[in-house]
This record gives sequence, structure tokens and C-alpha cells, in this order.
Amino acid sequence: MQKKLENLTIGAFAGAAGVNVETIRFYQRKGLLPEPDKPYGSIRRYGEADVTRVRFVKSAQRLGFSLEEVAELLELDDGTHCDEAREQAERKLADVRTKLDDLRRIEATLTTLVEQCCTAKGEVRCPLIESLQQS
Amino acid sequence: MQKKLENLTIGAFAGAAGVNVETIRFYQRKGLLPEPDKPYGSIRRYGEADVTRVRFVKSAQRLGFSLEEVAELLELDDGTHCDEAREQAERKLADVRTKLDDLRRIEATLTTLVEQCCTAKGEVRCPLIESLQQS
DNA sequence: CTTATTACCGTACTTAAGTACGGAGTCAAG
DNA sequence: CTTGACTCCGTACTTAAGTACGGTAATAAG
Ligand SMILES: [Zn+2]
Ligand SMILES: [Zn+2]
Ligand SMILES: [Zn+2]
Ligand SMILES: [Zn+2]
Repeated sequence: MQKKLENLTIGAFAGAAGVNVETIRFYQRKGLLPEPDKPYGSIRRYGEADVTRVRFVKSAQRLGFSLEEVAELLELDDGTHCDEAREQAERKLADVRTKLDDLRRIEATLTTLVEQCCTAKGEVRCPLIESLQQS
Repeated sequence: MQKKLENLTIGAFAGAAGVNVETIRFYQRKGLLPEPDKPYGSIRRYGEADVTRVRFVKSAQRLGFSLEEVAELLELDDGTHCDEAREQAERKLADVRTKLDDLRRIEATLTTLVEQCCTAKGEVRCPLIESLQQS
């Protein structure tokens, strides 16, 4: 059973999301995270949805999306602006497909490189570099 | 017929590689590019291989590799240090596969999102975010 | 109640990856 | 030869994405 992620203080929240407290505050300043209110006194509380959101940011970042782009992706979620959202999503999709192609090329070449290593000693003329030319 | 990319001045080189002259100099300082010698006077000349190298750097960067990592990738190419090179390549390969998985998830979700848009108006609860949880 | 942790907030510092700038030298065209 | 464009080099500035710091306030533990 998973511990409930509710009513977290900012410290617990940051811990659950795997980031620094300062990063949370930074994301709030950037508008990537809402600043929740302070239900019990003068301390804000966070929940599951916030953790999810930070994890999303981090995943998207690892794929090369900037925080600004992540913010755009997150706005797709609000239900309104259907047309803009759709266009936005389509642009991102094109991006993502280009990245996929590049990565597949790199994967193939790295695989070959690893396989060939030590079997064809000495002859390691780099296929990696050539494999990226069509960009 | 493609114009010969030989004996380029730094300006022509940067142009051919699609980057700023300053970026070339920056890469040289970082050891990502050699500083070729000055065959005819006091100006360095560049060729095809240099252009290729810069393009490679840019491609790898678009996939989220840092310049430091790119430098490591480029060293795989020198033929020596077979064992380190192999390990390096294997680590990168694992990286790349993780990225591929993430991207595939994003692609699938974006695709669905775009398809559903405007057909299921109003009901756009974000599958994108959930799709990235398993990271 | 006192004290140790946190939270809160603003401001400042850091790192990566460039980009820009300024002065001096070089070179090709007119 | 001079002029304009370009090179070379060092240094400084910029942007993105944090990270750290310092003081005050809140609150939990002893
Ligand atoms: Zn080997
Ligand atoms: Zn190689
Ligand atoms: Zn729609
Ligand atoms: Zn969404």
C-alpha cells in the first residue's frame, strides 16, 4: 500500500517528487506549478496532483523540452482553447517524431558499434558520425 | 553536384555547418573541435570533416546529450581505448533506449490527444500527464 | 516555554552553452 | 596603397534552469 500523498508540506512534496525545495519554488515563479493556499495556518499544502505535475515536467525535460515548452504542453490540459491546443499538440508531435528518428539512428549505430567492438579490432571508423548526417 | 567543402575559412565553415563563428571558437576551446593549422598564412582552414563533426554535435545535442557527453561520444571514434569505448557506448545505448521509451509514450499520447480533440469536445482530461508517470 | 526544524520570501550565485565586443592583424578588390 | 571584410584572440555579457543564502515567521518536540 502506497502512502497517501496529501497535505504535504513543501519539503515532503519536493522529496516525493524527487526535486529540491528551491526547484518547487522556482517552478511556481515560472507558473509551472500553482501556489496552493494555506488551509491550516500559514503553510501551503500539496498533494498527489502536484507530484504528478512535477514528474511530468522532469520527464518532458529529459526529452529535451524546455520549461517553456513544458508549460505549453501543460496548458493543453485545461480543456479550453481547443484549436490552439490541437495545433500545439501537432507541432510537438512533429518534434517528437523527428527526435524519434534521430534516436533510432543513434541506437542502431551504437548497437553496431558495440557489436563490432573487439571483433574487428583496429578498424573502428566511426559509423556514429555518418549516421547523423541526414539532419 | 555539391560544392567542395575544402579550405574553408572559419566564416564559410560556420556557414556550412549552420552555426555561428563564435560557436566554432567555443567548441575549439572546449576541445570538441581541433584548431587546424594555417596552411597559407595566418588563417586557419577547415574541411568536410569539420563540418561533419559540428553537425554531429548539433544532432546529439538535440537529443539531450550535453557537450561533455558529446565529447565522450566523439572519443569513441579514435580507435584506441577499446574497452572504455565499448563501455561508454553501452552506457549511452542504455540512455538512448530510455529516451526512446519516453518519446514513444509521448508520441502515442500526443497522437491520441490530437485525434480525440474536437471529436470529444469538453472531455479533454489529460492522458499526457499520466503517460509519463512510469519514469 | 525554549529550542530545533521547517516554511516563506527575496535576492544573489552558479553552470552550461553560447553570443557579443573590441582591438589588432590579414587579405583581396578596386 | 587604401578600404572593407574577415580573422584572431581575449574578455565580457546573456539565457535557462536551477541552487544557495539570510532573515523572519510558524510550529513541533522536549
Ligand atoms: Zn572492443
Ligand atoms: Zn565513432
Ligand atoms: Zn479540439
Ligand atoms: Zn493534457
